[in-house]
Amino acid sequence: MEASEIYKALADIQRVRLLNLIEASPLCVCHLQTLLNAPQVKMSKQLAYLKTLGLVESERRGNWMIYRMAQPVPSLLASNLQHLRDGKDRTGRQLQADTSARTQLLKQLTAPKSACPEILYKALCNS
Amino acid sequence: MEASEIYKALADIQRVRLLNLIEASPLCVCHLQTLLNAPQVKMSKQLAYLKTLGLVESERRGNWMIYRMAQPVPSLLASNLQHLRDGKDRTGRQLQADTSARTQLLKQLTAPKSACPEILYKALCNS
DNA sequence: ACAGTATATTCCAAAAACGGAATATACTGC
DNA sequence: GCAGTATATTCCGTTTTTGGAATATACTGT
Repeated sequence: MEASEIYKALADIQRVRLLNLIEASPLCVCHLQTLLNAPQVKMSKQLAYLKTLGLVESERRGNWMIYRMAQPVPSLLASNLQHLRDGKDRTGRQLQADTSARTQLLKQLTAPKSACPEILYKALCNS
Repeated sequence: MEASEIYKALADIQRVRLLNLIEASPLCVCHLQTLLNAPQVKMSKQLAYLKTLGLVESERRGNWMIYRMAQPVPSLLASNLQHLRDGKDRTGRQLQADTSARTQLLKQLTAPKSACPEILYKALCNS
């Protein structure tokens, strides 16, 4: 894993947001799409890009693709995400807002009509 | 200064080496060229790129252009350079070797025939 | 088999980054 | 002014990245 690959991944605010969200716990594409309010194609392509860099992995569960960080997370990546989250600039606030929104979203998954049930996440956290 | 600009700068090993060298103290292009063993055009262009990103500044002294870090150095940039220097991987070893070579080179500047005299650096350090 | 949902891929064009060769600019010393 | 040195810029082709539209794939439920 070359450092430059990690920096390429971080050189785009949307990818930073994706990595920040996925790092906390695996997420499926539909939720990433909702949280970033981005078109499906773009989401799919950026995730594919992160995958070619070897930073994330995906696993299909039924209709849904769950993305997670590839293990081990390079320390360079983890420390940068941490630094960005701790920032008081626009990026920092964005990442903090994303994290809150993600928590909110996962709470709502207990609702019966949720499209992508939390069962998936629970199963993944235990596997 | 957007975080993504800093990551763009870091997404190339040669630019990382340039920033690592310049961070320690200002250097003129001819020395950067020697230390990185890179063609003049490439050096000039990458320095220009770093300049458009606002990460470095240049100052002419006679025939020579002295490059230095723009102040203040963003903490995101400084901490990444530190992290990379401390690494035991190829990048880390490269940066350490560059730093040693830079020290050696600056020592030789006391020699009478040096093309880009250390007087420039001393003057800059005091200004 | 069929309709629907979630996600990926292909096709296309635009923009950005990259690198080399040649040339231009800015300066020095004579 | 002229020759030489250090550095920057321009020209040009190649590669990478980016993004949208359309289409394809993989799966589910009936």
